[in-house]
Amino acid sequence: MALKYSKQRELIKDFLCTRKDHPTADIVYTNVRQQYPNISLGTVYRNLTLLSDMGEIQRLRLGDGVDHFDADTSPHNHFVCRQCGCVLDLSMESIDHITETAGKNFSGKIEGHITYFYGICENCCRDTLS
Amino acid sequence: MALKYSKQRELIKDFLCTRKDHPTADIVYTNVRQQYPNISLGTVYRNLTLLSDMGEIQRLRLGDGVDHFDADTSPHNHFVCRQCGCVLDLSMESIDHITETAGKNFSGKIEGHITYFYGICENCCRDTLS
DNA sequence: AATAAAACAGTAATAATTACTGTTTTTATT
DNA sequence: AATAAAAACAGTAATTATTACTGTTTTATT
Repeated sequence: MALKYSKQRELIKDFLCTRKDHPTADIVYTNVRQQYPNISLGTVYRNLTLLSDMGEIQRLRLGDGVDHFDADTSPHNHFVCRQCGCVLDLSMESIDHITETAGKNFSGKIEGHITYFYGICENCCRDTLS
Repeated sequence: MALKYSKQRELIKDFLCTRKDHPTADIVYTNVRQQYPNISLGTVYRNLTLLSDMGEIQRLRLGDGVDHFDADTSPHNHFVCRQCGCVLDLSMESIDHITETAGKNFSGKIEGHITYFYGICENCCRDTLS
């Protein structure tokens, strides 16, 4: 049960900290493999799950069928571009009041919400014009 | 290109209209098969996609790795029970103003949001007490 | 009735993820 | 420092949801 150190886990966490684009397990795998060539994909999945269970990283399910991971665990919202699929952090005021809105006519216990926004990112807006 | 009638599609739509629990493709398949024993799973998937592309039904991605389907296409929000996994409709005031909130400091174009709420449903609340 | 398009059943393929197995690493204890 | 148990690993196999393919059947139009 007790956690033991592993170089692989450290490299996974370190890599994730350098990125703001919310990479998938596979992208973590191909990148960490540059520094540590025989790391296995299973190890990447296991450690991403472990790190997110410990609350050191965040797992994002954005409806595209692939899990994304984020080293930034502070509360913030995400935007997904409908065109290029990129995932961006949004800097916006909290919308957590919607949890209360939802609870008004509900008999169970609402604990929270999952929200993400979609649309066209700045780059894709530009590309469409030209 | 033109749509042609199919008994299978009719049965899928009809079944979905009888249900308020947001079934998955597999549940649609096993149920419709009671009335139409040799319908194939591929047909169910194809028609669910077709119906949702036409806007006759709604596809829900709730982060549990399986798509759910809803014959109710009117705008409403969903609740997912963390314990039993059930999916319920919420009757609540609109929260679509969060799209504007998100757009305030954002350079791209925000078109909408995907939101669902999670917690413990009424039934599971009761079960936990006893 | 003839025909072209669409849909079908059944099966194979894909993609993301998890599970399994025998080996290696870590860490606490002698 | 040597030992030993627990944890983690690499590599592979299995699982699950979904999509793609193929030859046949159904629909709807001439």
